[in-house]
Amino acid sequence: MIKTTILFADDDLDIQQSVGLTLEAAGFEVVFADNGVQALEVLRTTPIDLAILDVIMPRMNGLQVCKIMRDNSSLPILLVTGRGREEDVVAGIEAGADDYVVKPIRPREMIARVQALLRRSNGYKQFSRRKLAFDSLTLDLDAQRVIFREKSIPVSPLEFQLLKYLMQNAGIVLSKEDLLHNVWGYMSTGADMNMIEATVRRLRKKVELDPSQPRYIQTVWGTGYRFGD
Amino acid sequence: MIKTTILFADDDLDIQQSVGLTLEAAGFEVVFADNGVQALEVLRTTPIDLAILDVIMPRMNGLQVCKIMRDNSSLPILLVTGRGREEDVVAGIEAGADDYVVKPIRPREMIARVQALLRRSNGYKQFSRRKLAFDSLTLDLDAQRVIFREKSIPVSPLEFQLLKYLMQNAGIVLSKEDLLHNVWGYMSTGADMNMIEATVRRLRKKVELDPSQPRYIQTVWGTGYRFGD
DNA sequence: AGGAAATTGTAAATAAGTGTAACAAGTCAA
DNA sequence: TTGACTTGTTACACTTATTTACAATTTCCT
Repeated sequence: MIKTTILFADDDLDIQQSVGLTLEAAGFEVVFADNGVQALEVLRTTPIDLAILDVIMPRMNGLQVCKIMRDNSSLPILLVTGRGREEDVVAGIEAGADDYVVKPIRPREMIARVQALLRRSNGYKQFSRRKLAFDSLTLDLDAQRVIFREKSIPVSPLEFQLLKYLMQNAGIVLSKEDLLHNVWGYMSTGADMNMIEATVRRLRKKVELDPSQPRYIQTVWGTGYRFGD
Repeated sequence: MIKTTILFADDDLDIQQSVGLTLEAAGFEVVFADNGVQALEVLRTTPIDLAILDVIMPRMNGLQVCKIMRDNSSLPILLVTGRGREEDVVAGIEAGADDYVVKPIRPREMIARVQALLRRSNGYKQFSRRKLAFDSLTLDLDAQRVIFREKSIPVSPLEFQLLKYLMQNAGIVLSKEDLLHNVWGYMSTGADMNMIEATVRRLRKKVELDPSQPRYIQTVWGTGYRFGD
């Protein structure tokens, strides 16, 4: 696993030291800068994933660095300062910062905020392409489609919901009442049971090689259905 | 222009009133909830762009709402609370929140933080991709042009917006409500749904080799559309 | 400002999905 | 093995979504 690199720019060497240790303890690679110009230099020459900038720095302040970076980059930026007046915070964020924390720095809060920024700027990739797979049958939840033996199979919305629910509970038996409640969304009335069977049949026709010898959607006599073995 | 919709959940009606006015003055559409359960209900039924949740609420607290949302959504979430101890902030962010502010709420800071979150969650698309390309279809975002098989295709502004949004979310299904909210910019009224169909059709006529067998803009019956194969 | 052309919204027509019913086939227990 | 019961199959009617065609609106040019 490659480490995430953070630039920490602050002219106070004691703070550099302590915050640096905190960040490293949390598993980050840390690069330091003592002033604004140096910070820009580092940002130009090193691949940085996130920048923490003190507002008050020699040569060029954090706000200016932030603005310059924002002209051509979407790098996550966290501003730090001793000044916590509302207009300071607003000015910082309007300069393009993603977050603004007031000194004294609280280590665990800082780490948490850094991680929040990182997961946001990484675009919540964990949400893209959620999939359910079993054997040669794959359900792509975001694309809402079923892939069976490398081929995309068109299924209706209801069929998709049913298959999804079955696959989410693979291996365990689901009663008719359960399916009715969780897929159709209403309580059992007894007469509607056949509609489940009809839908199961339509689904089997599409995703089973031999619908009368189902490999995926199995009948559990007297109870309901089970996905898989 | 499309208004951004914010959910503001707080059980204190005075705060609802004052923060609501602030947000509206900043040009946002605001939807309210008095408790956690109601907040989840709104989030399920209304297209919301960002949620501001009070931590202390009846029925279900903000942290719980936040965690539940994070199971299947990357919605930007800002937590608000009276408690500002470090462990409270850390707990909030670890529950999946993007930012955490302590009461009393400072209006301009709140607006600034909301805007920072929105520009981040919109992905700074201007930096990452000035062009969107897929196969022999390219979208030039600066020139507002569509290039299909080396040739420039004239598309209407609405068609361009739609194609852009589809391509930015290539591979995942976008519901009608989602498209209506993000491309047209207003809430679903049911009757307006087929204007999406109409626009899709016009777009297909232009960028698909065989509009009845679309390669790019695919229909997901009962749900919406998906870009890509 | 007036008219033509392009764009967008609306309504009717078409297609697809779902629920119901009637019957066939399979399963279990006496 | 038979009878009661559960499940599978098929066809059809009904509902809902999507496409198509048309009308209204807006935009652009002279």
